[in-house]
Amino acid sequence: MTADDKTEELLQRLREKGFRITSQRETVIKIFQENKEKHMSAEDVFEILSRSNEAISLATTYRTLRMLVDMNVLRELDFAETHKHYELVDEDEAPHHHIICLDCNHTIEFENEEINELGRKIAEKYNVEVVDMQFQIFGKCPTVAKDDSRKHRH
Amino acid sequence: MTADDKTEELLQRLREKGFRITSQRETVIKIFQENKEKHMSAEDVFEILSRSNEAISLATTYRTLRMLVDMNVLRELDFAETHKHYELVDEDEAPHHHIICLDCNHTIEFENEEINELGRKIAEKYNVEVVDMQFQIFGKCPTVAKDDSRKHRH
DNA sequence: TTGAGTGCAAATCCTTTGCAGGCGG
DNA sequence: CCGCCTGCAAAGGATTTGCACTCAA
Repeated sequence: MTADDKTEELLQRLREKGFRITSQRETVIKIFQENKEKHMSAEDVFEILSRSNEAISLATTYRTLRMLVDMNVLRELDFAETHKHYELVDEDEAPHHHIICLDCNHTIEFENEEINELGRKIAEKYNVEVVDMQFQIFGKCPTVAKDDSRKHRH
Repeated sequence: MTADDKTEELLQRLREKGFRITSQRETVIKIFQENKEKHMSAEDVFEILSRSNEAISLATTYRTLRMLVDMNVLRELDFAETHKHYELVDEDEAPHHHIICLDCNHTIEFENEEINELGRKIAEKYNVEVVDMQFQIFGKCPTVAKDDSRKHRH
């Protein structure tokens, strides 16, 4: 499926739920599809929009992100910072997890089916219906800790 | 070791690092020891203090929490809410993890050495020195979802 | 046409900070 | 007595909200 098909599919999902398709919503969804590997904050998204000629207000950025999280189009991530991060939900993929470097805030994404399976078993044991699972490893990425010039790049 | 011994041990640790032992700091540490199983927010701690006759300011509450986190006396927890939660670090114990009910905000604590071991291996693979690991399962706790009167009690 | 969506600014929530006075070591 | 800690109030960052206007359906 092409990126455009995927965008159309997501827009269709919003339509079915009775949401209107505005250029703002379309643009936000496209930004996430063009930045699949990133974990953007609301401010990040707003800045990308501001630099383009599709600028939308910060308030609408926040409203759109919230709506997309509720629609399960985006996943909200907590990296022990003061703001949240967002990433596209890929329903074909298993949940993935993150290593967060406390020195440079760089994140490494990883998948591990054993962890997912353990999580599902534990939830089952406690009779909890799983909505999302997030395994975060907070640590120090040695390269960065020793070389400040690499900060925020990696 | 009694709770008092433990308090004394923690205070001693602060002393060694050159921090002064004030009644405010002593009280905050005691509150966490009397609420080992809870995951209190700054506001929670402040309220407990306000109801007692050991009231301290909200600013000092925040300053004390930050200091205790830096000292590794407390662990900061992210439950996908707007505020943070805190719990006592027990260095004799393996890291534990949480199930968070999205309906009632109730949290279930669990330990799972397999998960800890997997986390350590993954960190090693990426050459990351682990500072903390948190596995969160977000879901719906069925009992609560069906019976509002149980909210926040369980 | 009409009400959901938007932009703007103000408000809110949580947390941090500047400063003057207080108290632990 | 020195300088770290505190309380207070003000500031700060992230996010939400009220309101009047706009535009998708």
